[in-house]
Amino acid sequence: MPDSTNKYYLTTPIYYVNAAPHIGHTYTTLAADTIRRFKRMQGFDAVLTTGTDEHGLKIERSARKTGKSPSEFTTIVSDEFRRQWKLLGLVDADTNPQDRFIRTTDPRHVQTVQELFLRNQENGYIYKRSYTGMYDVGEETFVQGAKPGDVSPVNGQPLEEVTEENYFFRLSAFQQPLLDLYTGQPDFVQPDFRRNEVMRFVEGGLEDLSISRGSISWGIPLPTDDGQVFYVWFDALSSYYTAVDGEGRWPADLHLIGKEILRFHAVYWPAFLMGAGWPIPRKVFAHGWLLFENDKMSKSRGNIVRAEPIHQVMGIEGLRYFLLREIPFGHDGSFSYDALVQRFNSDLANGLGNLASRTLSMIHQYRGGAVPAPPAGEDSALAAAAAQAIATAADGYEKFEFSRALEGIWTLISHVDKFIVERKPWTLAKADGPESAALLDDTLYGAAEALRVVAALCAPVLPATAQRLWDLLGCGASSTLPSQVRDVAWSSLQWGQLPAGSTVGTLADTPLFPRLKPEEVIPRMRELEAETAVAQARLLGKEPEPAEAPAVASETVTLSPPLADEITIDDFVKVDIRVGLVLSAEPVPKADKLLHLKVDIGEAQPREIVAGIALAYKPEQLIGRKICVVANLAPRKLRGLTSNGMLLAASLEGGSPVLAAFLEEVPVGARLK
RNA sequence: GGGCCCUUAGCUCAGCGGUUAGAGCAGCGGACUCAUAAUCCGUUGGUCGUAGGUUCAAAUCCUACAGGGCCUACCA
Repeated sequence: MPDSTNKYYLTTPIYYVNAAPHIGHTYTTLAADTIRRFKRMQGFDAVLTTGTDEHGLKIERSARKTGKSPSEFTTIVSDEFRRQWKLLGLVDADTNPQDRFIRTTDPRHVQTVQELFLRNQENGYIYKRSYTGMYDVGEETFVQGAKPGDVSPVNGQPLEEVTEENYFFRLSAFQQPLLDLYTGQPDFVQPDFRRNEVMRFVEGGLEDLSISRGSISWGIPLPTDDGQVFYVWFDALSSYYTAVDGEGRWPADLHLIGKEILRFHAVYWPAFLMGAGWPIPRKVFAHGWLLFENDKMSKSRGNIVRAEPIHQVMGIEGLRYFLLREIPFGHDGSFSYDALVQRFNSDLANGLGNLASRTLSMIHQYRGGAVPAPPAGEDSALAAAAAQAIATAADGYEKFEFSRALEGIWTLISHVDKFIVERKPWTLAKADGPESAALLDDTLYGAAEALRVVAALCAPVLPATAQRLWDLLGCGASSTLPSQVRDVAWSSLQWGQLPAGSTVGTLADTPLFPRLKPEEVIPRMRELEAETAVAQARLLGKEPEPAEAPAVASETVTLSPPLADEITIDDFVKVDIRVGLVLSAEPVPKADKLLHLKVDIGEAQPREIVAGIALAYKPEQLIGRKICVVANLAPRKLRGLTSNGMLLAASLEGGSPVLAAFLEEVPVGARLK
C-alpha cells in the first residue's frame, strides 16, 4: 500500500467541451498549478488533475450540428484544452508524471462510474421511479414545476417534456450526514461564506436526485439497464476518482472550483461517495468569477477574454501574477487590460525585474561577476526582512491567499531597493579602504541573497521567472543548492544559503520583464483576442462571432431563442387571446416577482391573474392599461393564489418582460387572431 | 419572501474593540545614477455607506435604513 501521508491530490473541474477554453478556465487551472507547486516545495508528492467533461445531450447535439460524431467532436475540443494547458505551462500529462488529464470518455472511467453506482445500489440508495417532467436540454436537468411551453430559466431555450423511468439517488437520506460533515469538518467548504450558503441549502431539505437518463445515447450506460445512461454530473464528478484510480491518492485533498458549481461538489459529490462508502475529499474551495471591467463575461456581451493572446504579448507569467496578486482569491474580481499592464509594469518590470537588473549589473561592474562573500559576524540588515517574507508567503499560500503571499514577497523587494539606495554601492566602489570594500561586499551579497529568496518564494506563481533568476544568480550551478528552484524545500529556506563566489549572469539584453507600453500592447492583445475568438469558433464548428461584437447587436442575434416547432392554424386557434383592461394590481405577499391583477376581458366578472412582472412594473403603472390575456389557459395556483389566465409579454434571457400593448384604441374583450 | 456577504484615500484592498486609520498603485515636490525614463525620500488625499445604540473606548459589537453582490422560493 503506498504511503499516503506525504501525498497531496488536487483537482480543477473537468471542463465541459461545449466551449473552448477562456480566461475563466485558465484562472482556475493556474491557481491549481500554483497550489500544486507550493505543495511540492513543502515536500508533498503533489498531483494535479484536470480534464474534460464530454457526455450529455448538449454535446451530442453540438457534435451533430457540426456534422461530426460526438466522439470526434469531443476529441477536438478536449485536445484544444490539452494543447492550451501545455502551451501555458500548466498541465502536461504527456511529459509530467505529476499531471493527470482525464476525459469522461476514457474507458477506465466507465468502471468507476458503474462501480460507484453499484455500491450505492447495494447500500440501498438507488431506486427506480417513473418520472415525467420538463427537461432543460442545455442544463441537462429537469426543471421542477415547469409546464409544457416553458423555457429554460437559465438559457431561455424551450423545455422538452420527457417521461421516463429513471434511477434515483436517495439524496434525502444524506441531509443529516452532510450537515454533520460541514460542522465536523468546518473547512470542508471554503471560503466560509460559501459554507454558510451550502449549509442553508442543505438545511432547507434535499430531494432525491435522478441520476440516469433514458433517450440519450451519448453517456455511460448503467450496468443494470443499458437503456439508460448516467446523469452527467454523476459521471463527471467521478472522474476525480478515476484519474488517480489505483494510485492510493484518493481521497482528494482539494477540489478547486468556481462558485457556480459549488453545490455539485459540496452536496451531491460527498453524498454519492458516502452512499458508496468511499472516502470523501478533504476540501472544496470555490473561487469567484472574473468579471470584465466589472461586467459579467459572456458571449452575448462579446467581452470574453482568452489567455492565449495575453500570453503571446506579455507571457503567461504576467497573467499569472496579475490574477493572483490583484484579486483576493475566493472573491469575484475584475479583469481589465489597463490594470493588467499597470500591474505588470509597476510590480514585475519596475519591481522585481529592475531589482534583478541593477543587482546583477553591479556585481559585474564591481566584483567581476562573482558574488562576494559577506563579512563574517553580524547578520545582513536584510535577513529579518527575508525571514518575514518567507513566513508571510508560506502562510498566504497555505491559506490560498495568493495576493497576501505576493504582497509579502514584494515587501521584501521594496526593502532591498531601499537598502541599495541607503548603502550607495556606486559610492562605495569609488572609495578606497577595506571598510568600504567590506560594506560593498555585504551590500551586493545581501541584494543577491534576497533575490535568491524572492526567486524561491515566487516559484509557485512565476515558475519560469523564478528558475531564470535562480540560474542568473548561479544557484543552479552550485553544489549546495538544488539546480531547480522548484526543488527548494520550504522548510529549509533561510537567509545565507547563496554560496559566495557564485558566477552570476547578465540581463543586459533581455530583461526579466520588459516594460510595456499600454498604448501599443493593449490594442495588440485585443486584436489577437478577436483572432482567437474566430479560430475557436471555427474549431467548434460554429459560426464565427462577429469580432468586437457590440453589445446591442449581439443580444438580438445570439440571445433570441430558436423557433418552436411549426404548428398549424388549427393549433393556433386553440389559443384564445383577449384584450383586457387592468382594473387593479397589487403585489403578492412573499413573492418578489409576482403581481396579482384583476383584468376585465368583457366577462361578467373580472379575471384574477397572477403574473411574474413585478420586477418590471409597479402596480400603479398597470391600472387602466390594456393588455393581452390568454383567456382559455387552465387555472394554476401560484403562491396560494389562483391565476385564471396569462398575460402576454416579451422578454429575452434574463431581461425584464415588456407587456404587449396597442397603439390604437381597442375594445375590451376583442379576440386576437 | 427567507438567508448570506460587501460598502474604509482617485483605484485595488488591509485593519475586525484600545495609541494621531494603513499598504500598493495613481497624483504632486525633491534626490540620486547601479538599474528596464528605473529607484529612493517627502507629500497631497479618508466625517471608515447613513442614522441610532452598547462601551471608559467602535472602522471594528448591536439595530434600522440605503446602495452593490450572491444563494433560495415565486415568472401560466
